[in-house]
Amino acid sequence: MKNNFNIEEFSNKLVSSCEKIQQKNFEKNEIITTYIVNRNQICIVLEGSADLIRYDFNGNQMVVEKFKQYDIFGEVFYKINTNNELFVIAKEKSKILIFNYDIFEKKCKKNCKFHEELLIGLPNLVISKVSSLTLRIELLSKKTIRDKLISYFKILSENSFSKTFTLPFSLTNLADYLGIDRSAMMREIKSLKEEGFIKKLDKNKFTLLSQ
Amino acid sequence: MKNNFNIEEFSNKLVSSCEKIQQKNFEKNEIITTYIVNRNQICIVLEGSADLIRYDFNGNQMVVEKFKQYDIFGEVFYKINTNNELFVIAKEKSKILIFNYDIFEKKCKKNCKFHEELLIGLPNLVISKVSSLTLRIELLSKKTIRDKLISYFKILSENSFSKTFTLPFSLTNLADYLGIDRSAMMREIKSLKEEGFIKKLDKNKFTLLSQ
DNA sequence: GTATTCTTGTTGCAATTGCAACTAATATTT
DNA sequence: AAATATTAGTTGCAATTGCAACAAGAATAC
Repeated sequence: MKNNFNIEEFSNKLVSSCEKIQQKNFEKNEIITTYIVNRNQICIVLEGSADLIRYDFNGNQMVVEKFKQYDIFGEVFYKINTNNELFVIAKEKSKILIFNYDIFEKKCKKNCKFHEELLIGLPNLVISKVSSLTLRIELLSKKTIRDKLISYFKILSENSFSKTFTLPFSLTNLADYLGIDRSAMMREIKSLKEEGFIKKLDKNKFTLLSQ
Repeated sequence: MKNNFNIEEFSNKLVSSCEKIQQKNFEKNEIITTYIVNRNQICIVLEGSADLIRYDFNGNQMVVEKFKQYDIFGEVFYKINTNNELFVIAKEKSKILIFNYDIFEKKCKKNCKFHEELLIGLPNLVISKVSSLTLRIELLSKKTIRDKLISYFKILSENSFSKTFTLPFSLTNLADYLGIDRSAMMREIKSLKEEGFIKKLDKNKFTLLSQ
């Protein structure tokens, strides 16, 4: 990216001194926020991870989205008319930056550097979000489990500049990410191994064999 | 949204007078842009529509994303390592706003109102994009065709505040949007009709029957 | 350091789905 | 106004997939 904003540096640098930007810690399983009331809230995961959970009319819950470090979320990004209740739950001890959409318009009283730097950094975070959502859509659109796996493995391989790569999550989460049944996925991974497309080096470390 | 920027008014108001923001017209099937070279380009569809097409190694093409009026796109939003060639093609006579990511940082010489208003309006456009991508991911994640259809129909119904709604595109495009085979989808729509879940009023006009 | 939870791995079976291959009906171009 | 392209609608069939139900290993919590 063009500008030299770095979320990592930014989050290490200081505890928010801005009156418009909160920095909160959450324990595992604590509710970080809900998407029930519209308060134009935006959050950034500085440390830890969280799940966006939907409780539907029957009371069953499902994970709608998973947020990891430096992911941005909030009901601002989820303008979907639905009567379901949505909660964001910390999956582990987490540190979250919470602020309101209006920081785009209103400067804070102190006109602080924290506020200013966040504004500079936000576009990149949102752009990254769009990019990863788009990637996931492409993968979810593939018709077969094999296609999804191979396409995703290729991307991981290209991103790591190597035929060997490590999954960013567990195999169980991979199945959720690709929207497929875990056991069916395991079966397909087995076939891919047997047919010589991939080699499994470790629990979630693979090598793509070209052909 | 909080601020009162309105892309519709904005696009009608004036032809871009800003040296940093181009406004171009394209004929059907013309190439609007490519995602091959990184030039931090951002585009907005003011009129018309366009498809993001991928040409893979075998030469077959597939539609990765579809853009309609007021959608925002550009290679900035597609930081995915892949060797494939990506083109955006006008699907009809279209008017497109084209500018560079650096308008966030650099003001133009004239310090013009066009530039300034665009900057105010951009966040909302991107947020809408995130929202619609997230919705599509939720739908694509559903395991069965029936689930995808019912979930989408419910959203359309809730958005139009009525049990009766019109699809924003053809049935063929609906199948693509939901990542399913069109004939299988038609079969499922037929079952939904027979089982009394929906009523088909017209080519792409349905009523959700509650139960 | 034991218990509990989470993850991986596997399989049979039934259900769902994609594919191919059509026809008919609309739209769009020329 | 005719020709071409796009969309809707169907169906048989084979292949893929989800589901259920396990067992065993690994990681985490207490």
